[in-house]
Amino acid sequence: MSKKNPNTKSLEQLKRRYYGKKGTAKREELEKGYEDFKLGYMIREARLKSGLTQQELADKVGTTKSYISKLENNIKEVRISTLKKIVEFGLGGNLELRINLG
Amino acid sequence: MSKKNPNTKSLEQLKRRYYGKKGTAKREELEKGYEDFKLGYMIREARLKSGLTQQELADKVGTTKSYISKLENNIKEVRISTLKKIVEFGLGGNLELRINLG
DNA sequence: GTGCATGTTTCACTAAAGTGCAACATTTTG
DNA sequence: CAAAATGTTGCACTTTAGTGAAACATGCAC
Repeated sequence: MSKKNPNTKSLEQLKRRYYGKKGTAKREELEKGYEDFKLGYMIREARLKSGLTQQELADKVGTTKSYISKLENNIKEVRISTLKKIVEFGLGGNLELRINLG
Repeated sequence: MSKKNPNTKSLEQLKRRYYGKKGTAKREELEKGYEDFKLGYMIREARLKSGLTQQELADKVGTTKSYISKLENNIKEVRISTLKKIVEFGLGGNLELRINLG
């Protein structure tokens, strides 16, 4: 039986795997709320919460796991239309975008 | 004396100039809240609220008025980092971005 | 250990954002 | 009206997101 259900792992487990356990620099950077929003972390977290693998997400959006990996690791910038596509088609969510003026 | 202060015009005046008066299709599209967020409109509105010309905004961000114009008229897509740069450096505001999962 | 699923990295390619400038149109001001 | 400011459009060019596939690394299950 192929491991189809990543939800058998808790989100906490997965986060530890990607970012280390609580207290480490990388993990703190994740938790503090993405002020300078590292978009890659946001995408990865949203994907993990949805219980999808990079491959599954890629399929839904019509791209490849290699591309998703690059986004999550902040190797490539993402266009807004692409991010919207990923969030809506891939994760069934929606993207909120607001310009706050000082 | 060069016309340095576009704030002598009300936002309402400027919106009418760009989008027509209330009731027209284009203006309604603007007002209804950008559900499918036409980013160009958002950028233009933010710029107008800040009382900047395309030239002034371009200078602050380090680009050209021609580029700003293309963005506002949805001729070019924007990369998120670029939008952030425009909002923060150009308009002194901040960009809010959230992924809402279903 | 082996095998499988998942994720990362590299390579090459192509589509489009981003840049710069110039010409033109429009609006505003005198 | 003319002149200046503002905004639009077109062109050529550089950079990079986006695409595709393959090789490699890592983690997990047996």
